[in-house]
Amino acid sequence: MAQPDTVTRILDTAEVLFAERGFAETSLRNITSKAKVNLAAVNYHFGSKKALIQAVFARYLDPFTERFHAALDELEAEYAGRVIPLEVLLESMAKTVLDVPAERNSLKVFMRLLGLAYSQAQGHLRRYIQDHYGSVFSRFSELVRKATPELPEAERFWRLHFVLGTVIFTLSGLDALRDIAEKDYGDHVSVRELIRRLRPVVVAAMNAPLPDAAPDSLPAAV
Amino acid sequence: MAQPDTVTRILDTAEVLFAERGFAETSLRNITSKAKVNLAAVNYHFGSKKALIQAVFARYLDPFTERFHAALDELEAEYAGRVIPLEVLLESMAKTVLDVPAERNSLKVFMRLLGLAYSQAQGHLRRYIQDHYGSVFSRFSELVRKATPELPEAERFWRLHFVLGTVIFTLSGLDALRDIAEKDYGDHVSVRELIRRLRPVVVAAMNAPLPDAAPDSLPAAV
Amino acid sequence: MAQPDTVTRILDTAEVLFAERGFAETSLRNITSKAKVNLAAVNYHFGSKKALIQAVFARYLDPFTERFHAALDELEAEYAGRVIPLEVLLESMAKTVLDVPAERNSLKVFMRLLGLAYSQAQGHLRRYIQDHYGSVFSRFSELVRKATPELPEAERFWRLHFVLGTVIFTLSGLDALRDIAEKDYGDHVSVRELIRRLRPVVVAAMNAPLPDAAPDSLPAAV
Amino acid sequence: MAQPDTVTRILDTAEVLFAERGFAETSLRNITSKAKVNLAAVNYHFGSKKALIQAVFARYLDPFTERFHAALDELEAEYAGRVIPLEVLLESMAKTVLDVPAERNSLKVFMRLLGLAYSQAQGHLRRYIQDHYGSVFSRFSELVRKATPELPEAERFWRLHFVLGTVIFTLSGLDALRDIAEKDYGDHVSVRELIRRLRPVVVAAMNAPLPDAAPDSLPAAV
DNA sequence: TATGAATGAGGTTTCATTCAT
DNA sequence: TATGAATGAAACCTCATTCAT
Repeated sequence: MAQPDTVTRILDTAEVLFAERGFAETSLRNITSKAKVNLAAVNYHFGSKKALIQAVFARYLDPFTERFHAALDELEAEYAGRVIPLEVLLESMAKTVLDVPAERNSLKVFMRLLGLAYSQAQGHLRRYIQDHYGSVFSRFSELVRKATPELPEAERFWRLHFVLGTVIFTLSGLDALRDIAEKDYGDHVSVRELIRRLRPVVVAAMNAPLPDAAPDSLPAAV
Repeated sequence: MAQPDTVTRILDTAEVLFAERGFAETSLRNITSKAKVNLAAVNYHFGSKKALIQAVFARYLDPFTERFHAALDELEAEYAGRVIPLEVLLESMAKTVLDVPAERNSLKVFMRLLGLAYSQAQGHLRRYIQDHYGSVFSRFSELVRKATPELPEAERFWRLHFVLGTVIFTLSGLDALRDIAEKDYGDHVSVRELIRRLRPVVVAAMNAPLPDAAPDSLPAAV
Repeated sequence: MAQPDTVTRILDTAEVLFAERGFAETSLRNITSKAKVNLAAVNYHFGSKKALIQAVFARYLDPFTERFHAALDELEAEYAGRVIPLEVLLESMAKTVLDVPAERNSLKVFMRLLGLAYSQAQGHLRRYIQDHYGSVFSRFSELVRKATPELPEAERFWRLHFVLGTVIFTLSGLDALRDIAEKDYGDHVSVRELIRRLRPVVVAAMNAPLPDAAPDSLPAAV
Repeated sequence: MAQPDTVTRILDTAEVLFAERGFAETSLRNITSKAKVNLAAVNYHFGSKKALIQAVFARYLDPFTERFHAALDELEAEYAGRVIPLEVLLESMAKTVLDVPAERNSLKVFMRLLGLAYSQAQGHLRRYIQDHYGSVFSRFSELVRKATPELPEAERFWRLHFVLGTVIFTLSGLDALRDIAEKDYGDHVSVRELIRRLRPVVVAAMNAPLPDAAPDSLPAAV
């Protein structure tokens, strides 16, 4: 038959619906009926709804991890022990992020899923991601550490998450924001266009001056 | 009686549970049983689960809106027609955000709710927030516009949301991040401390150089 | 105050809603909110929903009974022992039915209620009507008996109900039927006009020839 | 297994309970517990309570429609273009009505349901019946029109509904009426017996003289 | 006399999951 | 390998009624 097999149909449908509505708001019935698949098929093929959610993530994160490791391998070979500049690291990550879902033409979905992973993660998902993909993030963090030797450890940690927040928040809420931007400014942006806009902001954020060291005089500082 | 009335007990319980688990994952039973209140009380006092969600938001946003308008009034009076600098505007907002829930000692909850509003908003909530609190945000945007005349309209729009993403993402995921930071760096941060760290990053992000104007050479531009 | 008191407002609203939707489909909330009356008022003034239903009927049936008794008194006086013709009896009843609700201008509601009493009566209502208004119907039946001596007892009983069915069915479904009649035949009828049409039919029905006496050969007789 | 399948058990139980108590007064719990079936089974097999109600009707009306069309086909063939007399038409309808539920031995239930359809129809049911079974009724009306050429259009419309009221009202309230008849006149009637009694009445009603044409002189005309 | 608050029961519907085939 | 049927739990909501004031 020309149409993809059951497992693929379920995954394709599930990722779209999850991205649109979230996990709890998407029922297995929604998925199976839209995928034109038997209701019991999800439990048969995946075991449970939780396992399906993880499988949806794995389909993006497995190739991402593989490619990102490869990209970092290349960079390390290229720089041969010398420090890899922050911009280069960020660019490498961005390129990988853009590449992975390109095959499925659904970067937006990927980003929404990442956003959901943070905002809706029911524990099992957070654990799953940590267990399966923590290593590549650790490796990247270590390289960022070398690229920003002037930053205190804790400061770097926080700034990486500041930046992560910007990226995930923006890309996962893209549709809504894009609608507003287009209506108000006639500005229609693609994901790639948006990433172009993100680059200088992210770099500036990472390189921002350190805050005043006075945690006591807060009322005035805020 | 010493214990607060039914409506308050419901709201107090609901906001905590919503913040912890999200809207769909929190049932009215969860709320009413934890609040030691009759199951039907929610529908009696609020009409529906949707209306309860909105009421939870209103309890934060109503005072926030009022105070923020007042703070902006003060600033406009103080600057008497002159441009209010970006840092001052941001500081004013931060101060208001910090003040409002202080009475209830739950900034974290407020931020989690804001995060949910973006990631889980089921339409009705987004509409509600837009309708009820859009005006104060518009006013703030307009002041930011005057404070950053060099930024193109669209660019400013996006950067404001980049920054919003940073703030909401960080503050709403605060607990998890704080745990990691403490374990790995012995760095125990308070919310105020975190905001101190956010300040230079946010300012730098808003003032970052404009991106290259080349939307076509994307592969290289990331 | 110009507006009627609580009890009246409840009754006025209840009869309309009952007539429109039926008893079970009309909640006390529907009634009290439309009547702009406190929810507890029904239970306070009437004791229960059942009692309210009975009160709604009583407001029509009490004056009806009284007047019908009076009308029959007059007829009996006028005919002084002689048989009162069937047409006269029917006409008297029709006149009374038309008169009673005239004050409230809602014959239709009265008829709908009568229809409901038959089709939806939950026992308590059937009993209530039987207990309170059985006597006047018995008196009328007895007069009809005298007016149609040629009819076997059982036959008369059934024919009275045949006719009752026609009247109640037609008048209680009047709105829907009138819409169809108007659309299809440009025939806009008033209640009085309809009753004019009913008269010869009812008389013909009562005077129809007796059925073949062959209850055994049914399959052929239908 | 000897016992019928779930769908049939639900339908069998539902039609009895609906007929006894009405739609709103019969809960799905009533049905499923009496049918010894899981509560969710109704929604699984029918989708909603409304759909179940429609299915209950369809089980009667589908075969009725089919057979009635067939019966009219036969009559038209037999009369070969000549007018089919009113009595023949009515007899044909009565025969079909009696035949259909015979298999299920529950004419009474069928009649109660028809009565409910008129008195309790919540819109959705009236629409459903109109959509699905309007055509056979139209065909019958047209034949009646030819059989009663002397009747004005509007008059025929009303008389058909007068008669319909008699039939539905009597047959749907049969149990109560039968009890009374038996108690008062020792007259125990079967449905078939009752239909025998209805025949001359219905014919007489349809053939009644036209009413006086005086819609103005109402008080006297009643 | 009247009412706002509250309650327990029960309504329909949807859920993820299991089972027999 | 796959599926239609079925299930128990739990979801949100509405109900008539009661109670303290």
